[in-house]
Amino acid sequence: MERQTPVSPPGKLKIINAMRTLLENRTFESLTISEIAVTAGVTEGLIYKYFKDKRDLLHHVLKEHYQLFLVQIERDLQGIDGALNKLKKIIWSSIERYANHRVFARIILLEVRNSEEYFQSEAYDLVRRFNHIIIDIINEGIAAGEIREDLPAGYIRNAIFGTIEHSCLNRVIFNETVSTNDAAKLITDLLFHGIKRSCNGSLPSL
Amino acid sequence: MERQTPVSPPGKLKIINAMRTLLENRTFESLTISEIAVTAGVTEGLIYKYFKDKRDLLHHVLKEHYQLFLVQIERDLQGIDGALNKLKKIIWSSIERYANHRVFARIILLEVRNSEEYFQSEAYDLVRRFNHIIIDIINEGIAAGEIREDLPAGYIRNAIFGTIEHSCLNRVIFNETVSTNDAAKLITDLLFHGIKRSCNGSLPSL
DNA sequence: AAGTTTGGTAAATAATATTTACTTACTATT
DNA sequence: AATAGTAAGTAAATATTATTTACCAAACTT
Repeated sequence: MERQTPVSPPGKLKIINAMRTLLENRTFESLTISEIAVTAGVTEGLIYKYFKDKRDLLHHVLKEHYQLFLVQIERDLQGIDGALNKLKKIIWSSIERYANHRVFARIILLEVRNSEEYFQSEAYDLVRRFNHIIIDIINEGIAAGEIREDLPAGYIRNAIFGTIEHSCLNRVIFNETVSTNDAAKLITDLLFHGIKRSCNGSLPSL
Repeated sequence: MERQTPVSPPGKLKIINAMRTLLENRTFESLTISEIAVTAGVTEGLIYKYFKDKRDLLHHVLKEHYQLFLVQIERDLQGIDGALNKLKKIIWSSIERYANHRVFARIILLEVRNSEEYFQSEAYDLVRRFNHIIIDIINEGIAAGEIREDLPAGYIRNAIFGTIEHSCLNRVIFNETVSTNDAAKLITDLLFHGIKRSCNGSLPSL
C-alpha cells in the first residue's frame, strides 16, 4: 500500500487563500462564513467539510504561518555560537516577523487568544515547539556561564517574549512604524543588561 | 440648579452584577444576552437601554475594575521614594492583582483585546492613565541617575508590562499557581539587572 | 459494472444579538 | 391638581450568521 501524497483539493486551497486575503484588511470576527465562501468561490457548506468551524479555519492559516516561521528561525540560528548571540538573533527574527507580517501580528497578539481551542490547536503546538527551542538555548547559556543561574529559564523566556510582544502590540494597535534593527538592539540590550544604571550598564559589550 | 446625584437605576446595577457573576465561571464570548438578562432578572431589551451592545457592557465592568485598581496603585505608591523602589512596588501590585483577580486577568489578557472598540473605550482610558504614571516614574528615575538614560522610557515600560503579562498569562491559561512575592522578586531582579551574568549581576542590592 | 469514497452544492435550521413599539410610573411645572 | 415630559422597563419581532442536513456527480476500486 503506497502512501498517497495528500494533495489538498482545489476547493480547500481556495478557502484558505480567501481567508488569508480577507484577513489582510479585515478583523477575524468581522468576517462571515458567507463572505469567505463567496470570496473563495465555493459554497458555505464546503468550508465545514474541511474545517470544524470558522475558528478552526483561522487556526489552520495560522499554523501554516508558524510552520514557515519555524523553518526560518532554525535557518537564522545556523552558524551562531553562544546562547546570548542566539537569543539576540531570535529577538531580531521575532521582531522582524511581526514587522513584516502585520496581519499575523494582529491575529497572534490580539485575535486568536480568546478561545480555549487555540491552546489545543496544532498551531499552538508549534508555539510550544518554538518555546522549547528558546528554553534550551537559555539552559545552554546558564550551563555555559553566559546567563545568570539564579533566574528560572521560564521567567527569562517570558521576559523576552513579553517585551517583544508588548512592543509590537503598540505598533499593531496604533499603526506605528519603528525600525526592526533599532527595536531589536534596544530590547536585547535592555534584557541583557537591565534597566538599572550601573558601572557596566551603559557599555554593552555585545 | 442642583446637580443630581446620578444614582444608577436598580435594573442597570442588576445587569452589571449579573455580568460580573457570570464571568466568574464563563468566558465572555460564551455568554448570551438572554442568559445575562435572566440572571439579572430583567428583560433583554433593558440591557440595550444602558449599554450599546454586549461588548460595551463588558467594557463597563472592566472600567469599574480599573478604577479600583488605580486607586489602589496610587495608595500603594505613597511614601515610597526613588523610581526603582516605585517600579518595584508597581510590579508587585500588578502581579498581585492578576493573581487575586483571576477573572479580570483572563478578561484583560485574553478576552477583551480583540475588538477595536476596546482601545477607544473608557476602560482603556484608565489603562492609558496607568501608563502615564509609569512613564513619569521612569523619567524621574532617568533624571535622578537611577535608571539608564540610553533606553527610551516606552521600551522600559513595554518590558515591564510585557514580562508581567506574559508571566501571568501562563498562569491564567494553564491554571498554575505561583507565589506573588516570588514572582515579583524574580521579575524585578530580572528587569533591573538583566539576564546576562556579570560581575554584579547575581548580587542585587535592592 | 457495482459500490464507495471524494469534492462539491443548495437549501433548511438554529442560535442569538439587536431593534422596535409599547407600557407604566415618577417628576416637575404652571 | 392637571398635565406634560421623561426614565425605567417589557415583550415580541427582526435579522444576521454559524452550522447542519440531504443530496448530486464524478472518480476511483475491485
